[in-house]
Formats: sequence, structure tokens, C-alpha cells
Amino acid sequence: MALDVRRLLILRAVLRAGSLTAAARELGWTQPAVSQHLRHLEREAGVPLLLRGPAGVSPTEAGFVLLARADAVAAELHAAEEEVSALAGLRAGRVRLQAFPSAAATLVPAAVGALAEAHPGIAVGLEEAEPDTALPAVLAGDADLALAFGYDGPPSDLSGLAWRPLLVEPVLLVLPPGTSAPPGLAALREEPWIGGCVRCRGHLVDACRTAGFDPHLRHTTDDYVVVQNLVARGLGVTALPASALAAHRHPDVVAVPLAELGLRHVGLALRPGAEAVPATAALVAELERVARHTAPAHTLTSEAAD
Amino acid sequence: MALDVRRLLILRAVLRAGSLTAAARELGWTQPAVSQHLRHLEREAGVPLLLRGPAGVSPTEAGFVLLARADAVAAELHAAEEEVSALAGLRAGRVRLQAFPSAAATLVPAAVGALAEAHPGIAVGLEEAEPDTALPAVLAGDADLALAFGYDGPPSDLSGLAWRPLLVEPVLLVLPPGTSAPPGLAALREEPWIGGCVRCRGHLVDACRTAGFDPHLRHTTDDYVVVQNLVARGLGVTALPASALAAHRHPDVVAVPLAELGLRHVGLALRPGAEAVPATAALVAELERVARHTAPAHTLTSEAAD
DNA sequence: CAAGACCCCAAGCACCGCTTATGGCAGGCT
DNA sequence: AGCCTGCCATAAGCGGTGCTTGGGGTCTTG
Repeated sequence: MALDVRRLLILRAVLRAGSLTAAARELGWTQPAVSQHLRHLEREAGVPLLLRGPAGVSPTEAGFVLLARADAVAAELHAAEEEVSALAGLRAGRVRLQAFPSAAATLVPAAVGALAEAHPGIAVGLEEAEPDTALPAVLAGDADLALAFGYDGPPSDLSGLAWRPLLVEPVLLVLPPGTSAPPGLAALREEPWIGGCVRCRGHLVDACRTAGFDPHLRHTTDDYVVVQNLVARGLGVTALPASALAAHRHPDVVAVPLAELGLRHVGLALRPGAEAVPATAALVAELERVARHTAPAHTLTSEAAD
Repeated sequence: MALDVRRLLILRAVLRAGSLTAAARELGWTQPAVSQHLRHLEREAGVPLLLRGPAGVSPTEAGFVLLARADAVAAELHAAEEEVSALAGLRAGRVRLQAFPSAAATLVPAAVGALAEAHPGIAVGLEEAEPDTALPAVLAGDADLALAFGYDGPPSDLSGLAWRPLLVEPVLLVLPPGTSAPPGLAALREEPWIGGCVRCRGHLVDACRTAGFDPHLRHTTDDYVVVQNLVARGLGVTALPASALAAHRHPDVVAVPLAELGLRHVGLALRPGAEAVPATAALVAELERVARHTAPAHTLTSEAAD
């Protein structure tokens, strides 16, 4: 009593063609092949579906009922092919991207803009999120792509995710106006420090400890505009990655590269296999292109020249 | 790019189960079987449909789209099975019956009534029609069943139709009140005759010619009530099959059997194969049952005893 | 009356599609 | 840490589905 869907579609072909022979021609088969399928289908149905006449076949009531259902199935199938074809051809698709603030301000608009121009059907949804929330979101399937970072290497909590590095950028010391570049981090041991996001703060403390002191964290904000305003007023010193300064640069603060602050590795995290999804792949490619073009400016620009 | 419907349903099972292994269990297969089907489906689609994780799979956008389509297909399939099952179980169905007047007045109501009681879901549509129109209607598919007749044998124009005999009935001479049974047809050569339907008229003329004369056909009507009223007024004589008299019997006319008038063969015409359609078969069986019970009354009743 | 259309049936064979067997990978338990 | 147990993929083998060819029957058509 379980009907075979394929045979339902064969029945449809037969009824549309008007005879088994004609249907077989359309399907590229021989007539007995169609005949056997219909016999099976009739056995499954338990009811005759066709009346065989000398000039072709005509549906019984059951055949007519199944024809209507088969038409609906064929329509669904056709629609499915259309939709998948649109997804494969980048005429449709949706990518949910989570990115940390400074990347959301620099890389993302350029990449998403270029993608929107090349493929208007692709809808990119951006959500600003630090790696600590973005990576689990991708893992849980709540996002397709996370623009994340790690210090001195990829993020450590990439369990089950693939990592595609985009760029490596220096971390710069950010000092109040008029300050001259210190010889090293240890020279700033008595200064009040401004901490950024969780991950950045942790890295800053690590770097200071390596330099031999625990920094006095007087202020904490993950907003790179706020940070620079505080520094500009002389209320503290801090460290910022190059891209944060590229996103916004307070004209008065002094930014100098310092090897002790290490490097920030920016990249994309996605679930294994997701790179083969066309829309995702297109956005990844666009982000990689943008990163290639902007990375040299970040990594090579000597901010000390300011 | 042509998607296989069955694989669509397999994808559905996988996404509902959450993993290939679980889906395989549900389908009664092994895991690699499901894995291969999905690989084929993804190749057909040209797009990844699933992201494989360590704890099962989750759909990509394309997979999600196909899932929705597969759900619709499954729903259609299920509905198709329901409908066919109802047809097979006589819980639904429609039979278009064409019957000649006297059968429509006797056999049909009894049979259709019994069928309606036994299977309320079966809808019988009756159309009154002489064999000359009923048989072509069945052949053309405009009717499922024709209650028809032939004189001295089944109808001659059964090209391509199957014939199921129901009963054989005598044709009776119908005479005005007070008339006594004539020795033979030839004794009525000078009487004014009343002709019935085309086929009946033809048979009457044939019988008279065999008896050696051409009958004077003064009146013509296929309505057996009208015929008897004319006879009752002494306006002519005629011949009527037993079932016409069973349907309506004018109290005054005299009806006597006469071998020269031959026998009328009543039966069912249907397209070959149609007897296997449950609803049709049920009506056929009911008609045969009714005919078996009423036929002896017709054939054996001596109307001359009136 | 033969030719051509339609159908069914039977037998053969190829390939699809399932199975078994094996390996890799990630997470969770002891 | 190391094993164990999920998960999935791959490869090889084999059975059965499902196609083909070949032949026969019936009804319409020229």
C-alpha cells in the first residue's frame, strides 16, 4: 500500500502522453519498462489505475486522483530544483556573519558591499559579536561565519570549527598627545591602563606580566573611540590593534608599534564543510580579497611616523 | 541538476532523525546506504545539503529548502495513499451508470439503494439512456457502466466493450382490454401497431416480417406508460418486454407471451478492465444480485394468467 | 487483409543500491 | 591521558531491481 513516488511520476508521464508507448518515448525507455512500472504501481495501489484501450490508456478514478497528486509532486520537485539552482548560481542565499567591532567597521562593509553588487540576490546578515560569543554561535549553527581573532595565533577555542586566516596585524601602544615612544612596555608600569574587550584585556595583562609588572587597569571599555578619547585626555595608556586605529583614529593620540604587544591574528571561523556553500564561499572569498588589499596597509604602515 | 524524488524523501528522513545513522535505523537500512544516497543527492543539487558534525548533521540553507519541498511531497504522497485506500476500501468512489428506462425503473433503484446502504461513500450517478447512446458513452469514457439490452442476444455493437449478461426476459404481446390471445403474430397483421424505442421498433418490425407482414406503425413512443395507455384505449397493439410491464402495469391491458417475439437479453457493458475497479465492481455485483432475484419473477410469471 | 498501432508477457543481463568491513574524527567517561 | 562510543566516509562485493530484447495478441485503418 506504500506508493513509490517515482512510479507516481511515471504514471503522470503516461497519462499526459496518453499511452505507454508515447510515455516511454518521452522518458527515453522502451514500452515494457513503463508497463512494468505501472503494473507495480497498480499492485501497490491495489486498484486499477488505467484502462487499457486499443488506442492508448485512460485513467480510472484512482488514476485520476493519483495524477492530481503526481502533478503536485512534480510541481514541488520543479520548485525545489529552481530554488537549489538559484542557491548554486548565487542568485539567492543568505549568510549570517558575526564579526568583532573593528572588523565590522572595516573589512565587512567593503566585502559585503562588493558582494551585494556582484550578487544582489545574496543577503548577508551582520551581527557584531566578540569571538567569545561568535564562535559558539557558529558552532551551534546560529551563524554561518565568524570574523574572529586571537593573539599570537588563531583563537584557542576553535573546537570543531575550521579557521581561515585573513590577516595578521600589529598591536600598537596608544599614548596621550605629546608623549614620546617609550623604550619598552616596562617603562609604563606606573601608568594607568585602559582595558578593552575581554580577550584584549587578557592579552594586555599577559604582555605586561611578561614585561615584569601587573598593569593598573583604571578604565575598561571595548569601544575604540571611547578608548582613544580617554587617552587623548591623558587619562591612561592602552594598546590597540592596527585595525581599530584604521576604523577610527583620534587625531591627537600617539600610536607606536611595540613588538612586546605581539600580533593579532584575524580570520574566519566556520563549520567544516560550510566553505562549500556557494553564498558562504562567496562572502569568504570577498572578505579574503578585501583583507589581501588592506592587510599590507595595516601591517606595513608605520604608525610611529605620526 | 535533476533531483531524485526518492532521495529527497531520504533527506527528509535524515533531517527529521538528526543523523544519518538514526535515519538509517528508521528506514531499516544501514548507515552507508543513506550516506551514498545523500552524496548522490548533493551531487545532483550541486550544493552541500548537510553539514556533518560529530553529533549528527544539520541542514545548510539548500538542505532546509529541500526539506520544505520534501515535506510537501511526503504530504502529497500520504494524501494519495489515503485517497487510493479509500477507493480500494469502497469508502469513496463514483460510478457513472447509464441505463435504459425500464431497467432504470426496476433494477437500478434496488441495486443503487442496496449499494448506498452498504457503502455510503460510493456515489452512483444514473443517466437514463438507450443502448444506442449508452454504449458509445461507455466506450468514450463518459460513463463507467451501461445497462443495455439486445434482442435474441447481446447488443451487436459492443466493439471493444465487455458484456456481462444479467437476465433474459420474454417479450409480451400487449393488447386492448377484453382481447383474447391470438394464435400467432400473423393474426394481428391488420392491427395498428405502436412502436417503442428505436431498437425495440426494429425488433418488432423484424418479428412481424418473419411472420409474413409489415406492421402498420401508427404511433411511436418509448414511454411504456404512454404505450399502455394507448393500448388501453384500443388505439393499437404492441409488444413490451417483461421488465417494462414490471415497471408499470396498466390494469386493463392484456399481456400475453408469444414466442415469435423472441427474448430480450439485458446486461451490463463496460470497458475491459473496469470490472476490477472496486466501486464499479460493487455496483456490478449489486446489479447482478438484484437481477438474480427478480429475473425468475419476470421470466416465469405467466402474464397470460391475468 | 495486411499493416500499424496499442498492449502484455517472458527471459536475459547490466547496473543500481544495499551490505559488510574498515578507517578517521570528535566528545565524554574513567 | 587514554580508551570507548558516538558520528560520518570510503571501498569492495553481491543481490535484486529494472531495463532491454523478442515474441504474441487484439483492435483499428488503409
